[in-house]
This record gives sequence, C-alpha cells and structure tokens, in this order.
Amino acid sequence: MPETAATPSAPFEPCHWLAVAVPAPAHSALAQTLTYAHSAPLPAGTLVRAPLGQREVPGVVWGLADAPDAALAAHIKPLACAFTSLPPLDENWRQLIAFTARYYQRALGEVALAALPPQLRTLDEAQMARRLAKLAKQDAVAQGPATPAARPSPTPQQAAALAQIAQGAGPFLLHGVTGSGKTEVYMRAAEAVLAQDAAAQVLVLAPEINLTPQLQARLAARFAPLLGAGAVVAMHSGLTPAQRLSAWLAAHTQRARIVLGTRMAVLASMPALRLIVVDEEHDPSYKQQEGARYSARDLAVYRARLQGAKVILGSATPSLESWHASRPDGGKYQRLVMPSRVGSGAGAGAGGAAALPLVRRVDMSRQPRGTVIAAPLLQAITERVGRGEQSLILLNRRGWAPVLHCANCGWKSECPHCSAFRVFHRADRSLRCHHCGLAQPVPRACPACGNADITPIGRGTEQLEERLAALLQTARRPDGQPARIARMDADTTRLKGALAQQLAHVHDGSVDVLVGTQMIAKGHDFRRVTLVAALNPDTALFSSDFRAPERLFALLMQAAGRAGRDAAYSQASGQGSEMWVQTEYPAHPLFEALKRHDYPGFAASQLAERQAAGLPPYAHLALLRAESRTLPAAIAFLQDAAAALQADPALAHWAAHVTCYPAVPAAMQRLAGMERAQMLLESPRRAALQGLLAGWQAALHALRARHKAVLRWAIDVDPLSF
DNA sequence: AGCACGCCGACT
DNA sequence: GTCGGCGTGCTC
Repeated sequence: MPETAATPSAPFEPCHWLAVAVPAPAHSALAQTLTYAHSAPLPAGTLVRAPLGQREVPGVVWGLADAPDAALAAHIKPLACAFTSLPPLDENWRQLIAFTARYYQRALGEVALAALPPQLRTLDEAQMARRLAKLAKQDAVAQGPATPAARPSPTPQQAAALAQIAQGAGPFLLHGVTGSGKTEVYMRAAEAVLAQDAAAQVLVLAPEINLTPQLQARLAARFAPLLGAGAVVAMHSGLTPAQRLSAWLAAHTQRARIVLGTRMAVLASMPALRLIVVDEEHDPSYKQQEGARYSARDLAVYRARLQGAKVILGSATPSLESWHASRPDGGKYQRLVMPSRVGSGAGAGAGGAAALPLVRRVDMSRQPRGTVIAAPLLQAITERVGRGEQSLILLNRRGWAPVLHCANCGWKSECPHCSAFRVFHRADRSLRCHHCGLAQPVPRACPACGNADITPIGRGTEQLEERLAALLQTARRPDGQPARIARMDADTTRLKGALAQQLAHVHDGSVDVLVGTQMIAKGHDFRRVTLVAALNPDTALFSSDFRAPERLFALLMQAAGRAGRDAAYSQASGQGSEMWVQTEYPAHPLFEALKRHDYPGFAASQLAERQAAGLPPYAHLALLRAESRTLPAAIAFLQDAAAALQADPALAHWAAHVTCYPAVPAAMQRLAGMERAQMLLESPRRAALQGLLAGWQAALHALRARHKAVLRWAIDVDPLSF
C-alpha cells in the first residue's frame, strides 16, 4: 500500500529522514541501513521500533539519511516509535558494531540487534520506561556502604604483573600457570581503574559462566561491598529474558560497574568501560559458531583500543595467536608471566607445597590388548582411595560405546542424517547421534541382516564408570568403605541443577573417583584431587585439524592443574600429585612438553610448524561454507563463487595476495540431513583478505539466484574449526 | 532470516 | 468443501 506509506507525516509535522539499522541478514542484500521517516531528527544511537515488511522490528538510528529519490520515497514508512527515555547508544558502541559487521561480513542491523537483549523485540516505550524506573529504584535500595572484603596481599609475581599493567598501555597477555593467582591480578587491576575513575566500568569475560561460579562469587565478594549490590552483574544466555534486559540496562546506564559475561557481553553497551579481562583467552567458545561468527577475544582487543580501555588476556595455555602477538621482539601485546603457583607461605618455590604435578606416561602399546586402565595407574588410584584422596579420570567419549557393529554383515550404527556413528547409551538402551540428536531404541537384531549378535565397539564414560567399579572392588577408603565412583558428562548434567549437585558431591568428599569428559577439566576447584588421568587422547595427535594439538595440550595442562591445587592435601599425603596419560605414543613431543610443564617450548615448536605451513598466526584464513541437500550442489556453488572471484577485475588487486583453495566437503560432511562443503581462502595479509571478502559479497548474492539448491551459505572469518 | 502469498493432497 | 504442505519473493 504505497499510497498510504508515501505520506508518513501530517502536513503540520516536520519530517526527517533517518538511516536505521534493522535486523535483516546480509543474505537479504539490502543496504546496511534503511531509511525511515520521523517527526524529529533523533540522535544517532536512539533505539526505535520500525515497520519492516509485515512485522515491526527494533532498530538503532545510525544517523540522518539523505533525502530519498522519488523511487525510494514511495516506499518509506514512518518509525513506529522511539525509545527516547533511554540514553542513545554511544559513538564507541556504534563503531564497535560497525567494525564487527564489516570484519565478519554480516549486516549491520543483524550485529546491532544481536548485541541488544532479545526482549527489546517485544517491549514498547511505556514498558521500557517502567523497567528503567524499577532499575533506578533497585539501585537506591541496594546502596549502602559495607566493609570491603579482606584482600590477600599480592605475591611478588602478581605485584610485578600489576605494576606493568599500571604503567603500560597493553594489550596484556597474562601467562600464569593454574593456581598462580590470575584472578587476584584481574581484581587488583579492576580496583586500580575504579580508583582512578569514579564512574569506570570493568568487563570480565569468561568462557562459560555456569562453569565458573567461583569467579562470579569472588567478584561479588570483592566488589559488591565497595560499589553496592547492583554494581556487579552477570550477562550470559542462561539468564531469563527479563534478567538479560535488566543486566543490559544496568550496563548501558552505568549502574553496573563490573559486568561478568560470556562472549556476547563483549558487545554490551558500557559507556565508561576502562578495563576488559578475557579469562582463559585460549578457549574456543569465545568464537561464535553461528550467525555473526565473531571472536569475543579479538573484539575485546579492538574495543579496548577503540574506547581507550586496558585489556588483559589471561591463560595458562594462551592461544598461539596471542602468544605470537606477545613475542618479546616486535609483538603488539605485552607479555606478563607468572610461572609458579601461589605457595603456602613466603618463599614457597618449586619445591613448596603447591608444586606442579608429576606427569607420568603409560605406553599402551606395551599393555595387553583391551586394557582399559593399565595396572600401575589402577594401583595409583587404589592408593589414593586408601588415603582419602580423589582422582579424576578423563575420557572424551560419552555413552557406553561409540559404535555398534554386526560381525556377520559388517553393519555399523551410522546416523541416517550425519556422517557419524550413533553412540550406544546403555542406561536407556538407545542409539544416539551426538551431532543431530537423533535417538532411537537399540535394535534387538542387526537391522541389515537380522543377526541377533550385535556388539559394541570401543568405550565411553558410561562403560568406564562400570569397569572402574569392578576394577576397584577391593579398594577401601580410610573409613573402610568401598570406593565411590561417579560419572560427570553432558548426560548426567543435563537436568537443571544437576551440575551443581554433582559438583557439591565431589567437593564434600563423597566421591573418590570421578569419571568424565573434558567438562571435568574445566574451572572447578576440586580441593582433594591428587591424581588426574587422561585415558585416550591420541586421536588429537593425528587430526586433520591443525589446531588439534594446541587444544589437546591446553586440555591436558588444564587437567593437570586440577591436581593438587590445595597445598594442604598433597603435602599432608607426603606424595606429590600426579597427571597420568595413557598413550600409544609416549615419546610424542607434545607429551614430552607436558611432562616438563613447558608451554613456551610447546608453543615454539607449534609456531615453527605453523610458520612452515603458512598457517595462523602467520597467515589469515576465511572459509566460505555452503549447505545443500546434495553435495554436488554445494560444491558447484563454491566453484562458481571462486570463478566469480577470479573473473572480477575489481578484486584482482586483492586476489593477487589471496590463495583460494579448491572447494571440498566439510570434515563433517553430512549434518542433520544437510550436505556441507567449504572453500578455504588464505592470505599473509589481513587487509587483502578483508578487501577481497568485502568486494565478493555482491557476487555471492547474485550467485544464489542461480544456485537455488544451496539452502545456506556463510563466510567464516578467522575460523577455528574446519 | 522471517513472513508473506500461492498452488496441490487428506480431513470435518 | 477447508486445513496445511513448503516453493518463491520481498522487506525503507
């Protein structure tokens, strides 16, 4: 109905044209902002609601728009409303969003709206005003001085790191071994910026909030008494929509001074941001894996520079990108090192109570076939049960057995929708695909030939738990009771509250041996653990993913860090804590480096390999991904995309510095019934890759018209997984 | 991406 | 005779 839409304003009202970012994906091939009419020239950053097609969507005013030409004017609609009670989103935020959209090849409005709480989509102006009033009231109630929590005095290592943070501009890479007290450095650095600027805000990013309740508790204990109870807020996807809105509003209106959040929080509006901390900066969950595939860690560094804030990236096993960026000769980051654990007293060195655990390798090629747990490891676990100490056993496979097999005809439990086997879960007698979620009852006989004898192959945590119970049957705790074994993985922690409950059981000592997937290696402080074992980490040694060794090393170091965190326990036992690795390749350099707790050595050898192979951080990568019902259709799309690249003279300038590899099926070729293919672009120059991707967009949109079978495509800049 | 409109099989 | 399947096409 263009005749009504063309006359948005009554004759008496002045009419202004506004450029508004609305959530339309890049695929729609619309301009970055759409033009709307409004009675007032709203300032940039104003939150609005705008009619788009048949619906009404939230949007952000990006600026004034040029007067539209006749063709466009016929389509322009008036804004539905403007949230004028809310302060506009500032220049820094808009620039961060614009950069993110440009760098990761997404639509401006899509990124802007992804950074805002989802409840904005359903809120009107009056409701918004009520929310703001409520927040202000809460704030008034929450005010009240309290006694600051006692702070430990910094160790010399911590003091040295803090001095450099105080003097330098950063970005800082804080390389501190597990237990070296990185959190205390974060908190002291936060105190320093808060002392310097009465309004300062601090953003602390963590990989997964639900795995780091301690961090949340420590921040609240330290800062709530200082700043008021409402000044420390959490921001992550586990919150209810109302909680998310309230946290976002608190950050935007500067009532929140400390924001602890997951990757999404890096895009939150924080006008007075002075410090960003990225804890466990190597963690792959900082990379968003759908929609705008941004890296929160990388954006944190960009945002800090943009907003004049300091940024601290912290890890015991930094990403090779960050490690390389902090090299002493010419790196852009300042490297701060904390090589030893916080000891029990002054001068506690490597020989002190909190020494790093001894790494022991078991050569599985010399063990009897079918050995689950080698005799010496079993012995070590049994001894610890006897001393009342705890052991963690890591096996990165959920379920009873990773595959079912028919010896008669060779049938295997393949997933009909994915390039993967369905896993046998004995607890509920199901075959489950861990990729698409398909779950079916286990067939009584082979579905292919009717043979009644189908057998599980391999072992998962479910089976390990049971086998371990049998193996430890004679082991006794100090109180004479049999060993108590528990399992913790995605299956046992699915229900709400189950994770916390299981953790509590481990903490209160009612579990002697905990079996689980890598989730047990993350974050939790298990005070009485003196032994950690990784049962079968070998697949990562020969993975086609060049980052697999880096991830394995980080996992094993992190797991080792679980052992002997509490000085009192390892000391009281008179024995050091131990990290065991069962492997077919005990002499592998990765395990050698692990034995020495030598992250720098491991990083150096990996970086040398990366440099020789022209891989990150020495090259920059982007992936073009395509999904279709058939593989040839996906490949054809990518090949045409490559041809468009080569044919466009405007792109030749960039293409000269970019290698475009042939289109190939994705590592997981079939997922949930979709065939997936990808094409890798690589360049030693980030700017060349960026220029090429930007110029390629139009051709890709045009291509889609000729490739109807391609249901989805996306560009992944700086991909983490292949 | 949503969310329309639009043209063909199994139900009241 | 309708409810509804998902194929194409547009959104200031």
